[in-house]
Amino acid sequence: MPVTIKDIAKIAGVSHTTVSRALRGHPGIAPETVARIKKIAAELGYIPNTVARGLKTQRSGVVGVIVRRIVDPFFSEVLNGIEDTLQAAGYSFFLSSSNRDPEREKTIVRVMSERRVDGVIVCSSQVSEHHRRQLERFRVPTVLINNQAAEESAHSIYHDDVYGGWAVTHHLIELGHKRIAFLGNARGGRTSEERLRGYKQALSEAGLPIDEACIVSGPNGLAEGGAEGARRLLALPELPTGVVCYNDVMAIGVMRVLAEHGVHVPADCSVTGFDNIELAAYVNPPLTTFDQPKYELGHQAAVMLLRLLDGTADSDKRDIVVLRGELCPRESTAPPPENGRFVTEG
Amino acid sequence: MPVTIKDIAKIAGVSHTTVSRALRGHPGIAPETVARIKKIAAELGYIPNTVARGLKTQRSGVVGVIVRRIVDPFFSEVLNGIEDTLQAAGYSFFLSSSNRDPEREKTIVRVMSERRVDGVIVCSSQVSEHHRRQLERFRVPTVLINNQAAEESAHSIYHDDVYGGWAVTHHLIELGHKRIAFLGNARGGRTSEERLRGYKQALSEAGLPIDEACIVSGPNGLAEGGAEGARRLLALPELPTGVVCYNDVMAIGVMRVLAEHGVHVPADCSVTGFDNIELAAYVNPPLTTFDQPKYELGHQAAVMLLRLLDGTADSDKRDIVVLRGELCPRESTAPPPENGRFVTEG
DNA sequence: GCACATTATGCACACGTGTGCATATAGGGG
DNA sequence: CCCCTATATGCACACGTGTGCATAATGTGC
Repeated sequence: MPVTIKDIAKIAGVSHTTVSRALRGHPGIAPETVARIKKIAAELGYIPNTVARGLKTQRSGVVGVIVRRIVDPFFSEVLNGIEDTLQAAGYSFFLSSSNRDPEREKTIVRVMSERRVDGVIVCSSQVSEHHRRQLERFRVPTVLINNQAAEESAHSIYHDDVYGGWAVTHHLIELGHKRIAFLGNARGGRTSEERLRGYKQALSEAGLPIDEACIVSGPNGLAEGGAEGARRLLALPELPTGVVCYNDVMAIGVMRVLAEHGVHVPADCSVTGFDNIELAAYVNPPLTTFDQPKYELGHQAAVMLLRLLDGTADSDKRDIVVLRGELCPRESTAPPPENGRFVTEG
Repeated sequence: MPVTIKDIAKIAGVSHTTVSRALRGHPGIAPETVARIKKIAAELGYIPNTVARGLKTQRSGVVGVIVRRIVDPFFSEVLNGIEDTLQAAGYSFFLSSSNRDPEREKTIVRVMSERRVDGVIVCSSQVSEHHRRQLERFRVPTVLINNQAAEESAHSIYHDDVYGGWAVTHHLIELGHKRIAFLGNARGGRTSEERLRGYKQALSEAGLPIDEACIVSGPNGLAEGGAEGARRLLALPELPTGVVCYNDVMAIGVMRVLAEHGVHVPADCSVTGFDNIELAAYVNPPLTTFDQPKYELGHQAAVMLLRLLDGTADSDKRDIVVLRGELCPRESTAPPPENGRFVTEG
């Protein structure tokens, strides 16, 4: 029912070819003809059909964004960076969340292929090698953000988690802490491992022992997972004076459980987060964390994909970008308690 | 370059018409032919081109989702409900955020039209009447979630904010509070106004006076906006014993500023939020709030749109759904301090 | 053995746009 | 006045799929 270039052509008394060229700014059309056609198009409220154009040009102008979980303050900000950049370049995007469900992941890749997306950005989701290859078979350029095996992929972008883990741990050490726990995310994969590596590195550098009992994991990266991790720490004979958490949300869960057990943060125990989500500065106490360049991460991923799409970058040439965030000290960390440590009930 | 039904037709020795029918389950094709064609399709790794199909069938199978801000814990959960429902129905969606920028909003509506989305869901974003009408001109069914003027639109779904505002206020009153502040969101529009109405209603019912000095606004719905609002309350000669906040994020901002001024929550002052975001249960103290059916909101909006798309529902018939959440009491509220109130510095 | 119904398949066009090539028109130089 | 070039426009086909109608093949009843 909508207006097509043929409708315009009929009124203007020209062929639809001329209309197409006039509207697309093709050279070789008389200026007055162009003006006339544009006027008619405007009057009719013509809106070009990108779908039809895409069919002919073999480019949809759409990219797919796959994420593990939509409700995630870290990812939201990354997505924000992706969106701004893609929109400025005239691209739209499909958003899909895999929710760690392999079946759903399979569906997503299939649908994206069927809809002929020009490219894909996979964020923090371990899309299996199998599906990655399927996308490659369709020559769909893919950029991975913070994925599980960054090294294997030609185009990926991630943050320096080893450094981040080192930075927060080093911060606690400088404050005088000697017994520092690490609370990982059992489902965090590579990210969690690398933060742990940074943690160990900082301890080693400072000549502090690595106590495996102080390295625990929460079942997931949510507040609830942090709470569970905190309970494990409270079960230790002696509570560490500092806890390095996998992310801010878990840290907030940790602080909750500590508060419930009468442990004061930071007086009795310091807590650090990771990511610097919007709320980190506002929780009680404000969270010392590692500020990740979240928006930038999304922005750069989008830029990288756009380069692949317009041919500026070579699909076969490896391109791995590592961004480094920075420590963001706030009030959830302080020197350890002077007279001994907090004695747990257990 | 990808495999088309013509490629399959050539190999199978039939016309592309037969292939199309065989794959789509059209009746009148010999079962053995269907089997043979499906086998070849599978071997070649054929993936149907939804774009081409959409061109012919005039249905893209894509809907547009417009939101004000991506980084918003409330909206994330709504989006989650939308996504699950749309995906189960075989639809994909474009996500766009307007960021309150009229220019950007204009672009979004244009792009969605150009891409021929089958429908649009507008969430918490006051897409202007002008643009709404443009969508209507294209006969694009539109469902509005929690919009500014729900009454004017034929299809919308929102939550009962008057009741919510009443519920949290009533909760404070029952605890014994007599001087309760309301912290609105200057950019919250209708939503903020209705929560305020519920607040006033609860006070009136209890025979409590409405003190305009206790009704303030933050400049936005973020933690920072809440913080700013809290400073305004602290500037009052006497701090109210309870604060009803526009949403959870603002409430967290409020608690931050109160803590900085030595005001204990809930001992000196009770604070309530709104929405029940994931972190609400984990902040310190855990936030008493009004639990909104966020996922359900998104789910129902998607269902409503799907009904319009498959013709089950009539586009011209008004359909307005109101969901009602429920009070979610936690530890940020308690009876008011016994001996007088907290005296501010100012 | 012939008319007819039934089944299986193909032809040709359509969806809205883009593009290589041919063609029509105009202008200029000799 | 003719040839050549430059300019402006149209024709016809393409992109990948779906569909009404025609047609071929097969079976059925008499």
